[in-house]
Formats: sequence, C-alpha cells, structure tokens
Amino acid sequence: MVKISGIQEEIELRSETTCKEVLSRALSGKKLKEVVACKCHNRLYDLDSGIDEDCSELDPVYLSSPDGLKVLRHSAAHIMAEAVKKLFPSAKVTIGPDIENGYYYDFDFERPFTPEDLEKIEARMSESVAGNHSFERLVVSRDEAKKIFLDMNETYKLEILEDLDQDTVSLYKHDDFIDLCRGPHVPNTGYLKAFKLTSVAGAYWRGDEKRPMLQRIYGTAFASPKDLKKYLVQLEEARKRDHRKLGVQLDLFSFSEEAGPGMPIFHPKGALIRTILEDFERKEHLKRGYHIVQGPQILRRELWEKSGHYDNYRENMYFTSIDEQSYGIKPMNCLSHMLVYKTRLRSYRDLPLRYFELGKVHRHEKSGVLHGLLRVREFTQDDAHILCRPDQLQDEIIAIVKFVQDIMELFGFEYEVEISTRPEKSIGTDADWDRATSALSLALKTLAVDYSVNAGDGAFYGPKIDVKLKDALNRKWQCATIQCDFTLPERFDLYYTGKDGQKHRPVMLHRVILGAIERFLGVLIEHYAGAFPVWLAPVQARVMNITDVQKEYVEKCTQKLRDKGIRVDMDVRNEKLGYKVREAQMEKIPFVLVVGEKEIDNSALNVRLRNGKNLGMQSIKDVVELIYEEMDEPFKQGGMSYRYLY
RNA sequence: GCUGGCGUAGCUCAACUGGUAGAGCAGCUGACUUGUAAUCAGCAGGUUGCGGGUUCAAGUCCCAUCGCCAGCUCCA
Repeated sequence: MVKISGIQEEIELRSETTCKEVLSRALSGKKLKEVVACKCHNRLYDLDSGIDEDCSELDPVYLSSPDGLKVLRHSAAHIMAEAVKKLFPSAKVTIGPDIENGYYYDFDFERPFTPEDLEKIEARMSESVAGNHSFERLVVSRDEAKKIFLDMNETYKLEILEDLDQDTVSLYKHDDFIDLCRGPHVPNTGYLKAFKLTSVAGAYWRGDEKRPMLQRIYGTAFASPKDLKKYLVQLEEARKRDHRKLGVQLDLFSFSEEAGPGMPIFHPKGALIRTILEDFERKEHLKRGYHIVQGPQILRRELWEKSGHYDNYRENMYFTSIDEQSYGIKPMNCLSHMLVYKTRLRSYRDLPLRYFELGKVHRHEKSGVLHGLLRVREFTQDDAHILCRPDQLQDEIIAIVKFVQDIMELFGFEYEVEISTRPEKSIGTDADWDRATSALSLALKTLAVDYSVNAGDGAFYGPKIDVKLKDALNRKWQCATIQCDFTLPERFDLYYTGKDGQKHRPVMLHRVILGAIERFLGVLIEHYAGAFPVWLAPVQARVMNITDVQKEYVEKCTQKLRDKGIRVDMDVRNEKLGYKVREAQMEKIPFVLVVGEKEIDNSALNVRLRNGKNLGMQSIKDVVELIYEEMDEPFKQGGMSYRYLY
C-alpha cells in the first residue's frame, strides 16, 4: 500500500507499478498533467520509474513547485545541449545542472558562442519542444556507457565516468540526444513551454583554473510564460537597486579611471553615511569592552615575513620602499595589534584584551573580481583581535555572535551562516582544531543560529564562522567573520603570566562585524534601495518655500533644525513646488518640510514623508520630535542606542 | 588572472550596410511667483576611453592598451 500526499485513499502496489500509474489512480486528469516527477523518501524519481516496495508515501511533484522547476530546468539543459550538438556537432558536452533561478550547460567548442548563436540555439530548442520527444531512462553498465561516449568522442563524459565508482549508470535519451545523467526528467520535451537563454560566459572545466576554459550557456525556464515574464520583470526591478547605479544617482561615491580600479571615492553624502556607521561602531565596541587602537598603514617587510603574510599573501600585497627599506602596505590589521599586546607583560587578569580598529587595508585583488563597492582594492575593516585565555574562548565567541545578531537585526538583514572547517593545507594540532571548531559551533547552537558546514574551507590557520548577506541580485557576499588563529600568537611569541606564575600562550580570534565598511555600505544601499533609515540618511529633511515671500522663514527654520542636530538643507529656488518635491523625492529624503503663507501664519511646517504621505501642518518643535522619534526607531530593540548630532 | 560583451556631452540614450556627431534630463541666462513627482524660451556643452593602422573618408573596420559589465577562479 502506498499513500499519496494530499490524497486520502491508499493505493495498492502491484509489482512493476510505475509512479505514473499510481498517481493516475489518485489524481484527476488535469492535475495529473501538472505532475512532472515524484518524490519518495526525499528522492526524486521519473514518472516512468517503478516504485520501491518500501515506499509508503509518494509525493507528486508539480511543475510549478520548487522541485518541479528543478526537474524542468535540468531537462531544459538537456534540450539545450541537444540543440547545440545539432547546430555545432563538434562541440563537446560536459555538465549541465539546474541552479537557482535557472540552469546552465558547459561546452567545449573551438570558437566562442555569439549572441546570434544563442538565438539559433533557442530556435532549435523550440523545435525540440514542439517535437514532444519523450525522455527515456536507460540503465547500462559503466563499461557500456564508456563505449557509447567513446563512440561519440565525448571525452569529458568519459572523464566523469572514470571518476564514478558505481557499476551501473543511468543515461537519458530524448530524440537522438543521449547524456549521462542521474535524472529525473520531465516526461517529454513538450513540457518546456517557457524558457530563455540569458548569457554566455567562460567557466573552467571542473572549476579548476589550470584546466581548459569551457563556454557556459546560462538559461532559465519556468512553468508558464507568465512566470517567466514575472521573473524577468523582477530581475529588471532588482537592477534598479544596484548600488553602483544608486551611488551615482544619489551622489554617494564614484570610481575614477585616473585614480585606479577598485579605489572608491566618497562624495559628501556617501562619506557622511560611512562616518555615521563608523561612529556608531566605535560606540558599540567601547560599550562591549573593546579598546580602540590604531596602527601604521605601512610596516616593514620583515614583520610581514614573521607573520607569514609574505609567504602566504604576498601576491595580494602592495610594497613600497623608503631609504632602502622595504615596506608592505597592510592588507590586514593584525600585526600592529600584536605589537600593542607585546609592549608589556600581560597577566591572566588582563585577559581578554579586545583591540578594535577601523583599519584601512589594501589588497591587490584580481582585476576580474572588482565589483562596485562590494569588491574593491582599498577598504576599511571594522576589525578586532581578541586575545584571551583558552577558558574564555567560548564566551568570547558567543559575545561576538550576539554582537553580529544585534547588528543584523538593527538593519533588518537576512543572512546565512557557515562554519568552515580544517582545509587540507593547514597548521596546528587536531586537538586545537577540534576545540576551536566545536567552540564555534557550540556558540551558534547556544544562540540558536542555523548554520551550514563548509567542510575544508577554513583558513590555513584556523576554522571560522562566516556571515553572508545578499545583494539585489541574490549574490552572496561575506560580511561578518569570526576566525580562530593558532599561528600568530605563536609566531609573535605572545604570552601571559598565569596564576601559576608560568608563561601561557593566549588564544586569538580575528573578527569583523560589518566586514568592510565599503562592502557593507554597498549591500546597505541595495537593501534599502537607497532610502536610508532616518538615522543614516545623509539629508534627513529639506525645507522648501512656495514663493520668494517665505524665503526668510525657510532660512530661519533650517537653522533651528540644524541647531537641534538634524541634517537638514533647504531649497529656495524659484521653481514650482511640484518640481522641488519631485527632486527631494528622487533623492529619497525622509522629510520634506513645505512653507507657504499658512505655515508662516501658524509658525509651522507642512510635513511630507518619503512615502508620499502628508502629515499636514506641525509646529517646529513637533517636527523635531518626529524626526528624533524616527531616528531612534530601529534602536528600540537589540540593546543598542544611538543619536547622532551633526 | 581567464572567457565573452561593452566604452558617444555630467546622466540616459540616438547616428542605415564607413560619408564628417544628435536628443531628453542636468548646467547657465531670461521670463513666470508657483501648495506636494517635471513651467516656458534661449545659450552652452563632445579630438566618440587612450594610442596606432586600413581608407579619398572611421563613432562605425583592424591591432594594441586602459576601464566597465556578466561569469569562472579567488576573497571583506
């Protein structure tokens, strides 16, 4: 007997029963047509596949469900590969999985695919869709499969087969195209009603930059043309939030070809926002028992040799030379923090020591990875190094994670947390790694933070927790990170005197909360779509007149608000009110304060909010209170407080 | 760094298969004195990223270089 999810009755199983047969007895024809696969014990199967005897509950997978779309997109990848092979027989196929929002397939071909090629491929795919070719699953021995792909000269498939350690493999065939594939697939090509090829890009075979560069064609597919259109419109909307675009529109920052790539230049408004963020951070760190320190921008090369950066990080560093001395421009802030620690003897009573620095670092990032403010070559980290006794490590990590949580809540970010464990190339004892890794995971468990494990992705000197935020297009960017370090205290011979009068090695944590101010600001811009909360808005209010008659009153009000610490400017240009309101709106200024005859008569201001709402006339005193109230709003939870006076 | 695409006025974009660069917004000047997302008119603005080449003629074709965009690899 098998139960169908969402259906009351149980269906009796006979041998050789396929998923489709079972479902057809439970679902109406119309509903059945929407089913593309089925799921049992969390595994997806083709509709044609037989049902295991131990399957007690069968989930129909509908085309428009997340699983259904995965199946559809994977099938679309096959149909695309078929089209490519028909148009360009000498192209070799490699792999083609479904991905978030779409799919891709990598090909090895003697010349680059052009946008025109994509059109041709799309057209050829449509033919295949019109043909309603069934997807057929064939199970063959590995040797048979090798022979098949050898005959087709599909060398990449042969390489994949070499690495598989199973005796039989599955192949999928539709029309005359055959591919090595685990499946499942939609019943036939006719299911691909809404698809689009989106771009071509290079991609290394097996992600290895030493292997050949393949050509990756990206595409997407949806259950209906309506869904596809919706997705494309969404994408268009997301692009409008791009911080590089908003940065220009809101006059926050720019890049100059003359200054150099990856070197952001902050304009008055952008610089003001980051100043507010930085000031806020200083307060929050002092409150949490950190000490603010500051080290030099360039340090002798010998010191970078001592720390290991010269050996491990040299290609990312800038060097300069003065009086025949070589100096490295700092790519990290840890060195001077080590030096602060070493300036005197430390007792176990002094620990933990938490050194905080808004440190500007330079890293020579590869040119192809630069991306607006999100990936630059000069940036400011809200960096700290915590030196503590081993018995304090756990509490320190918990405090940092809590700090991160508070900040993320303040900004309203959704984030993903990962723990990266020991990589192959690493130093330190297994015991050290185990202790540190479990301290990190225990901290996350204590605070009920969901996380995934990124096995083998830790730094060579220790495991880490990474916090990732998403940009407008859902690309993930690492912001906060908490890293254990076994090497630096060793290399710098840091110690403290214990209760026993003996020397002991302190444990060290590197950590950032926002990560890089530049990157964080970039993500913030996209998060708020440029409409910053009042406490961060570079211009919080703009006072404007209707005619010249009110000019003087506007000047007076502006000054009064400024005296109250509100970031305010005025617009007394000889323009229509609608024109001036529109400009303020496009600058995303939270409060527009309009002055006409009535306002002067009542010693008031007329308040218009950024969302278009009009609050009517209010006294200046009430307007000040209103703005204060809005500034404080985000701080009402999370144990932070802030009022910024400028 | 690699693969591909793109670089025209401050911004957004136009200029058929090569025929000598144009519009809107912004800017400046003037008129209009204006009630919650664009008042009208005029003026000015470009060695088409930079450097070579092909051609009678290059924004357009070729080469090189710088930068930007997408992706890969790498990272805050």
